Formats: sequence, structure tokens, C-alpha cells
Amino acid sequence: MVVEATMKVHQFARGFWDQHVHETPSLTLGCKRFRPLAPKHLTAKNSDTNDPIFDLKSFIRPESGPIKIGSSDYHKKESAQVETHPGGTRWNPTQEQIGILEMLYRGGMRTPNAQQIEQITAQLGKYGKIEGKNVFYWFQNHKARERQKQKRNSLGLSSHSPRTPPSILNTSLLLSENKGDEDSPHKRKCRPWTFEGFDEEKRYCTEDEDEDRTLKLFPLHPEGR
Amino acid sequence: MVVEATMKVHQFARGFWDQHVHETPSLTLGCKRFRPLAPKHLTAKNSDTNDPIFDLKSFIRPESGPIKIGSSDYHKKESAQVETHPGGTRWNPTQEQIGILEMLYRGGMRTPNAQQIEQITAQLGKYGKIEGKNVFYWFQNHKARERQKQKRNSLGLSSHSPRTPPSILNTSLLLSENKGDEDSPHKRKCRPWTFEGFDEEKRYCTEDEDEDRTLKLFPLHPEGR
DNA sequence: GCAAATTAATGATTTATTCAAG
DNA sequence: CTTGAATAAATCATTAATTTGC
Repeated sequence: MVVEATMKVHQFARGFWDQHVHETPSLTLGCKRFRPLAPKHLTAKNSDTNDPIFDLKSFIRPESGPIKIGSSDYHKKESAQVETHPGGTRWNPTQEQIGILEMLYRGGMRTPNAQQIEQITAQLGKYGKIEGKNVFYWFQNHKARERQKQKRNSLGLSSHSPRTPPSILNTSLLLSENKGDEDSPHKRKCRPWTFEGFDEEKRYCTEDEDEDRTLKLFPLHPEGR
Repeated sequence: MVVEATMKVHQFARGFWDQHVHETPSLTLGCKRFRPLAPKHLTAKNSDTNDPIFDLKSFIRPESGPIKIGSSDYHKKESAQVETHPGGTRWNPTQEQIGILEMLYRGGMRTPNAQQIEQITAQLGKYGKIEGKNVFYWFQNHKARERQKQKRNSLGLSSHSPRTPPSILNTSLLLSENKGDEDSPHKRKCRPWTFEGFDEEKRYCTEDEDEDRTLKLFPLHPEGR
């Protein structure tokens, strides 16, 4: 009856964000806003200004609900091949993709920057559908889960962990065999990447960001190109 | 000597991410990866495949440092208006921008989706330089800080809390106060927006996402379109 | 042997925390 | 001190692997 379940399309989110940022002549009048200390009543005042204030209601009002940003208007076959691609919903990495990602990870990559993600995505795209966000998320998740895995291991290291139901739990034994190089539990800040609209700029790794890996990922000096 | 500090340009991150996602004919061979049970040694195998594996070193090697993703290859004026805007580093909202944002916030907007951010950015761009990420971050931060402000108020509502930060006492006591209008501390999940490359799709607000605001931002039913 | 039910992994988001510019 | 910006932690949700009942 309803067709909503079949609406899964892998839309190509083409750059949406900054194509609007027209070159404002930088005449940002004050370039300063009220501090929260000062009572800010400009809400009412703004509605009075003759400036081309856009219609607030059009924003606050639902008005469009969950519209797909990328594939919205294209009156294409989007309805037809609902299942042209197997899992329309979330990225399902192929073996090759996982292999490459792990290779990169083991090579020391932890938080690839925008350009790196771009390249990785381009390459991994040869082995299956993938987007930049998938690469980013993969590194985020992998890093976090390696970390917590290591933390677990370090805690219940000696004792047999008297809780572990010994019935079916032979699962996680042979996986953590030789990867004694992952990442350290005392990881600290570093904010490199940035995504699409995000501009990547200076990064200040406070510490041993990605381990004592042989090769540092992000040199501090951004002299790039 | 180095010019790194002047590399700040508000590049127009034109869709960078997904222009690579060519329509892989969904022949992702297996489309399934090994479970951690099976030791995955495909790292070595991958390097053997005759597929056009890219040079790993080019990734792991620094090689270019923090280059702006959007303005990278376009040999345009990117160097020119490096300082067209006073503070090249971070967004400095104008009064008008803040006013509008707060209006929207008070109107009930908490986590604008991609399209909304796009529109807001376009509008706010009339009053000064701004990017989509600024809008996104503003809502994130404003929401979080309103929340913690409220929490602080509800806790030490009598004492002036002269200097000592409340030292992280049991901060989760009287959390579900009636917050009047802002947002509730017992907020739960909802994942609407998505950024640039991110595709926005179904959203499942579990609960009272944006309060008892008069107008609901995201209708629960994801059948949208 | 196969498909529903279960479980384990993990992709994707949101929230909390942190860092630093101004 | 405020707050923009970024990352890490926690959480949610979905898919693949596994088990189970026929």
C-alpha cells in the first residue's frame, strides 16, 4: 500500500552548502553581537527592520519534512529501481574497502583530513559505492572501538573475568592476536579533518595523536600548496 | 616566512565528496566482509590484486598537510581576498545574524537539517560572511549551553556561586525541570540534519525533540517524499 | 536445507567535553 | 569569560552472521 518503504535511494549529495555563500563584501558592520549578559531583545527588533528578513515561519514550519537533499528534485527513475543497489540505507563496505581502510589505519591514519578523505573515497569507490562520510565515520568508529577494546583488555587482563559466559564466547579470542599496535588509551585532542563545507585549517595536535606510529600523519606546518 | 597563516579563505566547498560516487553497478562482489571471527588478512592480498590500488604512501605520508578542500585546485583568486574579512580565523557573527539565529532558536529550531541550514546560511550571508558550518555549530553550541546554563541555574539557584565552579557535583538530580521554553535536559535522540556530503534521510525523533514548542520541526513519520 | 528469530558488529547521529580565539 | 570550533564518548539503528525450529 504505502510506498514509503521503497523510497531508499542513494542520492548524490552534491555540494549544497557553500554555493550560496556569495561574496559578502565583508562589511560585517559590527562583527560583534551582544554578550548573553546584555538582554537581547533584538528578536522583536529584527522583525521590524526593513531588511529583507526572510520568512521565519518557512523555517520553523516543517514545510518539507525529511527531504532528501541530493536527489530531491530530480524527477528521474528514483522510484523505479528501488533496489538497484542492494542496501540502500547504509554503507556496506566490501572486503577490498575494509582491507584498504585497515591498511591505512594500521599505517597510522586516524583522522584523515578533508583531502585525504576525498582521495580515499575516490579510490574506494572503485570497489563499491561509498561516500566521504563513510570514510570519516569508519575512522571515527574504528578508532573509538579499538580504544575501548584495548581498554577492556587492559582491565580484565589477568583474571579470567569470572563473568564471561563461557558458553559461546570463543568469538573474540583470535581477533586480537597481533594487533598490538593500535592506539593508546591516553589519546588526546587533535582536530584535523573537516568535512565538506568545513574548511580544514590549522590543526593543533596536542600530543602523540596517532601513537608512536612510524609516520606522522599531519605535520604541524600547513605549508601544503 | 611561512604563508600558512594567510591561507584562510572561505572556500566554497563545492560538492567534493560525491562526485566520485559513480554508479557502481552494484556488483559489489560479496558486499559482505568477514566477521571478526575470521581473521582478515586481506591487507596483504589487496596489495597483490592487479586492481589499480593507489599508492598507500601518498596517503599516509603527510604530503600536503592541511590544504583547503574546496579551494584546492581552482587556481583562482583564492589568494587575493585572504583578508577581505577582518578576522580570518573564525566566524564572527553580526548582530543581525545572531538576532535571526536566536529568533529561530526561540521559535523552536534546535537541529536544522541540511536544507534549513542551507537557507539560513544564504539569508544570514546578507549580513556578513558566514558558512553552513557556522550555522550548524551555532545551534549545537547554543543548545548545549542553554542546557548547561539551565542545569547550573537549577542546581545552585540560591547561592551566587562566587568563584568555584560547582565541582561537578551530582549534576543529574533535578534535571527534568519545566524549562519553560528552552530545551529540556532529558532530550533524547534524533538525527535530522546531516551536512554537506551527508545525505539527509529518515529521521526518527524518539520523543519530544524540540520541546513542547508550538511547531514541531521534524514530523515523526519519515515517509516525507 | 531454509527462513524466522537472535545476536554480534558496526554504520550513523547526537551529546558531552575540550581547546583556543577574541 | 564568552563562544566558535573540533573531537571524543555515548547512543541509536541496521545489517550481517548465527542460531533455531521446522
